[in-house]
Amino acid sequence: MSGKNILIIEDEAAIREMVSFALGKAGFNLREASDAAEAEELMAEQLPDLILLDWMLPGMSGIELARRFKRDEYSRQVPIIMLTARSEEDDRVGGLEAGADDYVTKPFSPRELVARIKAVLRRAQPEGEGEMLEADGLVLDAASHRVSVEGKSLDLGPTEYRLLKHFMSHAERVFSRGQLLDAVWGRNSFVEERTVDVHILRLRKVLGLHGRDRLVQTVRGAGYRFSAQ
Amino acid sequence: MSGKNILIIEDEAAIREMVSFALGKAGFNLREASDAAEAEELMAEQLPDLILLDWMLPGMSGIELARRFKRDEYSRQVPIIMLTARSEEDDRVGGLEAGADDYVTKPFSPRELVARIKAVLRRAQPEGEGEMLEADGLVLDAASHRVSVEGKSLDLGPTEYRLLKHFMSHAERVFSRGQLLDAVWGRNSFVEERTVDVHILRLRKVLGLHGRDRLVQTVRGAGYRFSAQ
DNA sequence: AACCCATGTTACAGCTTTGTGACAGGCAAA
DNA sequence: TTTGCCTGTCACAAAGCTGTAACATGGGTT
Repeated sequence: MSGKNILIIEDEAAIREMVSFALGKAGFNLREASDAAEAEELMAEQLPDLILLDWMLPGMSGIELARRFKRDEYSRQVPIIMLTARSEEDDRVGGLEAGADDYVTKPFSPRELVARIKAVLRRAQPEGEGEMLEADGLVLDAASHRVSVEGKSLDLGPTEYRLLKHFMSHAERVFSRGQLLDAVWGRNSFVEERTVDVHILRLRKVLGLHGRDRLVQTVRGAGYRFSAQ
Repeated sequence: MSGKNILIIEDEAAIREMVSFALGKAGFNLREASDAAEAEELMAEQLPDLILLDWMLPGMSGIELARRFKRDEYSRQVPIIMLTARSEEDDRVGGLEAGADDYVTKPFSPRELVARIKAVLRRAQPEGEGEMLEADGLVLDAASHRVSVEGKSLDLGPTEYRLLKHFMSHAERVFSRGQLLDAVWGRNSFVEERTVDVHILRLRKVLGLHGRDRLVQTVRGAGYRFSAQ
């Protein structure tokens, strides 16, 4: 759990220092940015395992920055914890909407922050990187973002790809629509559960073109399951 | 998502009532305890799907109780949401450390509580390692929501599945129709007791296709029992 | 045997869940 | 800007499930 790379984007030096001290003691690796530009530079240099993002930043607001990160295919996988002042608490929904995975209210204790970070990292962990997944002749190569059957590659949209990847890395397991929303769309996306059905349909259509549509199964009253059976 | 069983452990009657009302309307099933002893009794009777636990309790503190639940092999899988007063906010870290999955600060709105509960329930699911039940060659895998005999999957409807799961996790025990309604249909369902008979029949039919119909036995005047004998 | 009552069975209308096609808006590439 | 892909939602269709009533069966009693 430790040794993880964390990026803090915060303009108040005092807070940066406090966090730096606390996280250092907890065994984390911290890089600091005081504004959006600096942050993007560091992001480009090396993707952190988690981002601590201040709500209010000079120039671009934290929420806007979060939205930008979550829009990008590469940086979207990095979990974000928003740092908000108590008076901004009511806006927290906006933060969650923008893609934040959690938020911490200032003033916060170092212990709380560390606990939150660990919790979020734990949740994010299961996403495997750069692996190869296979099931019934269907091959997913995470590194190249490609899925193929017998050498022929499938034409999947981004969401279908993520959905399939999630299914393939958790084969045999039933997921409710809500769980799929959490896992594939991200926590706190304000999307109708039925939207999942539609994407399941789209995914099945593509798989069907290669005779593999039965891989995605409906479990009535429970959700969906990916299985080679 | 509804029909879930929730246990609230809270000494203030006013809060219990408010929560009871809110959760009832959201389709949850609520049981109430006002102290630790009562809570443990209800826990022993039937494990809930989620626990709402007040921080301050007469006798044993909520945090201590949470720790106890999380220590027990049986009850550790149940997610806990702590209810804390604003003044106790600083201690929330302790709650998370004790094993709480989330916390809600009093005063809270019913909507927020319901949202939190749903979020935690969704999240909690994946944690529960695939529970496997077995009896006389009949295998039930909770993670994949699948029941099979000799590798062949049975085609069960949602209610049949839940009924069978309940039976298998309490083999040898006789349940009255009323108890089955409580456990499988939920405490506030308005369903005729004879409906149970019909579902027992349906379940038996499916089991019968695989030569296992004798597993569900009638105990005249008492109810039904699942037994490998 | 006649009867009572608990349980087994069947049929079905209504309801819930899921599948599907269409569509408007958003975003990015050209 | 235009074009083309992707997305999220709806509305409607299709499936599948559910609860009940009504009738059948069968064991146990008197």
